[in-house]
Amino acid sequence: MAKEIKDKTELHSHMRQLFHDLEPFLLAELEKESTVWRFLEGEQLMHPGHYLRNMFFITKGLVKVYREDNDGAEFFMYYIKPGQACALSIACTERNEISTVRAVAVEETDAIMVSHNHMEDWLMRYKSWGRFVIDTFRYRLEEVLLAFDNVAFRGLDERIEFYLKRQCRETQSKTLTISHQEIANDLNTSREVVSRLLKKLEQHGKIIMQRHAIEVLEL
Amino acid sequence: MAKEIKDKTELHSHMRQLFHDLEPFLLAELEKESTVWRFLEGEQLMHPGHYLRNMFFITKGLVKVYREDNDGAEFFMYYIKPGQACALSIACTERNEISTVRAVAVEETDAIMVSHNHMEDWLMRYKSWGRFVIDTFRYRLEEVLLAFDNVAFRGLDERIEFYLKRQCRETQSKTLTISHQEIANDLNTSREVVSRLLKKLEQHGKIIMQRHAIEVLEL
DNA sequence: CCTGTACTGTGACTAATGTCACCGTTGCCA
DNA sequence: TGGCAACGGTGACATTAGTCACAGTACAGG
Repeated sequence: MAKEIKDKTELHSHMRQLFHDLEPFLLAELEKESTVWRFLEGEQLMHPGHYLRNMFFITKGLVKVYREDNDGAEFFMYYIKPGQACALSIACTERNEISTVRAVAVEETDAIMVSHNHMEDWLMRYKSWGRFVIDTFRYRLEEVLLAFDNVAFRGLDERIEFYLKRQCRETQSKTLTISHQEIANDLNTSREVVSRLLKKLEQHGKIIMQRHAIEVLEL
Repeated sequence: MAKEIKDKTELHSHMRQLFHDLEPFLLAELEKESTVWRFLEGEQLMHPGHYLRNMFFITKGLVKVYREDNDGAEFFMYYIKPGQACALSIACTERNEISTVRAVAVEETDAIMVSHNHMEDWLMRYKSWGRFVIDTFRYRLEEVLLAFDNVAFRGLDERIEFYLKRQCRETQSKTLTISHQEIANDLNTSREVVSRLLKKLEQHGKIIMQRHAIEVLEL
């Protein structure tokens, strides 16, 4: 399970870099009043039904957020990156509600936890905090809308292209080490279909397939 | 086009009913500092590319919010009802961004417009305002996620059922006066498909079809 | 009463996607 | 080194959804 990190020296330097929009006094309070937890690869920060007590944002690592339906099918929606907060964690802590998504660390991730009380308190004392909260919501709302667009308006072929491009962006690389099965899981479809459509992309000269890897040519 | 309503006496009584969670001082400021606009049936409150100067919420009427893609296809997402604000209008005014959705009044609607400056100012002066803003985001995020669920996890047949149930809820009635074409537009599909699936629902005893109307039996 | 228009029904066809069965390859490790 | 597990390829088939063509019905307005 995730471990609490007591030593906040590393945190201190990260914070100054990532949250330069926040007032210095707020940053100081943030460092003092929050707790930091380290999640290992594969550990969950939230899951459906999870009762949230704290809002969080991450300073290190990468988190994948999934939407699930009742039958266990899941759909990847977006990443949370260092410097970003989880809008749904703010939403849930505000009214003591349970999570409706799953958030999984895809690499070692440090998350700062802030209690509901501080969240509200800072809203009235720091202008930059209000902006940060609203920006967080705005950004995630747009991301969910983009995810909506994909399933509502585009076919699987386009969605796979979109997915590959995003992976390239996130990993800063044109060669993705990912299996067809993983792609199928993230897009809530089957491996066979992914294989077929990837082959089409290869025939169109957009990618080159290797075992356990996909080289993306055309961004 | 929409008309500004200068006489705020009607507004006054509506506000006290709808926004009982807001502090009295805030309500007073809200009435003083905002402008009220009346939109007739079919008029648009926002549309893609629209540069938003004010956040708004509505005190009377009903607004339908659509997501569109580049080819003009559109997809109904949710309603804004009296007492509710538009999360996307808050998001856009915060950073002076353009709208990415279309919002249409489906009946005569009164909307209160609040400038970006007041929005931020009140955040620091009224606790209830912060709650209201966050609640607005939380509610809409959930609604968009529900819309996402529908297209991501359910077939058209289930989505039509969901759609009919929602219409019943909104209109407080079990007999919907709506054409197949309208349903098809809202769900981004074609009339023929809607007709076929409605017939299936009728055969399953869930609805009774009349000309220009659908009677929903099973909620 | 005639006519145009909106609404609805239906069959035939196509495209996209999901599912099943089965096979070959690769690489790990007991 | 033999076998197992994960990965990837492929054909056959079913289902779902979109498209086209056309026909019938109700209704409003001239």
